[in-house]
Amino acid sequence: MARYLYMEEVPFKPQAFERAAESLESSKEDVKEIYKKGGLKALMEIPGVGKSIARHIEEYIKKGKIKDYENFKKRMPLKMDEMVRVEGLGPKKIKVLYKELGVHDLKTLEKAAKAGKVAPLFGFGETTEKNILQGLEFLKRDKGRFLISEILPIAREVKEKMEKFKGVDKVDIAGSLRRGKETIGDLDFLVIAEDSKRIMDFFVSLPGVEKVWGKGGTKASVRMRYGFDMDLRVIPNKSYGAALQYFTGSKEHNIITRKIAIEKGLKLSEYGLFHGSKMVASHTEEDIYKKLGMACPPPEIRENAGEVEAALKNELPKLIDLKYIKGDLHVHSNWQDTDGGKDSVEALAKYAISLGYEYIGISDHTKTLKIERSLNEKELLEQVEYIKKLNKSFQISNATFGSPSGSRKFQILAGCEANILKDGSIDIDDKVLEELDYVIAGVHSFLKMEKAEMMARIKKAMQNPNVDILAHPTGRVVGQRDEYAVDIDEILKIAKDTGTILEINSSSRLDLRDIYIRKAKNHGVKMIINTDAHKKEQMNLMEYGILQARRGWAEKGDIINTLPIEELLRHF
DNA sequence: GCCGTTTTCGGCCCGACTGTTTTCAGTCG
Repeated sequence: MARYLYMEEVPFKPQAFERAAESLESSKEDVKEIYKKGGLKALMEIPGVGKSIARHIEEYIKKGKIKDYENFKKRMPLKMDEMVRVEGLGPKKIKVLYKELGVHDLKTLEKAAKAGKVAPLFGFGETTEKNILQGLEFLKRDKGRFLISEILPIAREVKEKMEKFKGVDKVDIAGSLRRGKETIGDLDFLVIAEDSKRIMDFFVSLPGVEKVWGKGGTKASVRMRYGFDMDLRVIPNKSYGAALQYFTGSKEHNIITRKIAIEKGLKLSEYGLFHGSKMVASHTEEDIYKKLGMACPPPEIRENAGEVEAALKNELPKLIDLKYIKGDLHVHSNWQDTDGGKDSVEALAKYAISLGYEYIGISDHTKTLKIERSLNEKELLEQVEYIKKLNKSFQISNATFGSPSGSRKFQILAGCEANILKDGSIDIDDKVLEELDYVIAGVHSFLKMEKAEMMARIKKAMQNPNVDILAHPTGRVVGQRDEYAVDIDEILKIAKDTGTILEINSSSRLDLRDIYIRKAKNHGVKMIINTDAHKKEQMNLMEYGILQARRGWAEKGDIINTLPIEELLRHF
């Protein structure tokens, strides 16, 4: 609706529809549910939704379509959604393309541009035509959002390169990456530099840059070969905090903070916090939040999900941090796969020590998992004995691995990642499970069960007294697989009743997801952040589990692998 | 079309950048 209204040059309505749309997209509750519970009135409680838009929503819920929208489409039958995705094309240009050339989708757009029909149009030109064709090519290769673990290393590399560049004082990553979101659309860099033109030239000629969308005096934007965009902003030193706050977002968080500024008779922009024309804060984020009468919320929770209220009352959570993690309990060894790239228990333990850990848990797959070779009862018992022996040698040689004092000893725990079978039983005999230091159980088969059946299955597994941890509780894989049919509230309740610890899996699963972590915390359910490493380097994925946990407001006390070994074992 | 602890009328975020109509409209974030 907003885009069609832009086309018709209706004043102010497009922004109103956009605002309502954003509000609906970010709504934590299903809109249909809201309507079911409270009707039109409840819909009008949604920010940006008034009488008219509420009626539109009602119409859509009842009839599956909206008459006004259908009328727009009749007048201008074109695939708006796909066309606006072409960089540089907005509603106004699309309207001209349709009226003059009958262009109505990407195919007809490409045909017209290739035939040279776009350039002569009023308001277009050779460059615009070329940009459209290039935009279409990029769109074909577009992979959507990237998993944070794919993109953070690239971002750090770019940051380092710019930091080394002559005349650069400071570089920071802002945007959704700074907030630790599980997927990232593009990268935002902020820079303080003596000579903005030079750093900008350097930025647009970085290796991997495929196209320069734009380059001016203070900002530049490029498309990378990998398929994402990077934006650079050069910021004056005195505005740095304001800029960092502004470009970190989220948008919803910024709207709220700006409103608080207005209530105090101030104005907040990317250049600073102003009283009239007088700048009252701008140098650091902390200064700005302080002048707004609030504590500075960690970037990971800036989503307008209660953090502003908490910050105003100075009741922000003290979020979990990598430095509190004392060990990783979901690690696979070469016992389950001798010819793969996996590492030995010794190599894994040494690596864990190098990360500053005090313990590691070996949790190889068990027998019924056919995708990877896995351990049966006999082999598990052998591994327990092996680890016992190894622990003795590690106690002796611990000092050689850089332990700061002789008093701390490193410990390897013997665990497993057992399978929860279709009926909820565990694929390893309970007598053997009892011999292990701890047991992780997870669903790895029959992922498409009905909810009731799946919940009964998981419940039975969690009730097994030998099961300590529920691995990747909802089964989703970011960008690849949805969660299986589970009821998270029920899982939390069972976890509370049985004392089962829920895993925050740091691999591409990122499961539990952030909102579930927050729910778990509020229910008093304990969690553990594991990497699910299949070789030692993957133990570095811990960082992503931490970010996820922080986004879920988790504190040190919510995460059990912050505990010293004795307390951890007592927990099990 | 939405919104209001200064307002139920009269505002609506705005700066940066590009290309083209060469002084500003369209797009983006």
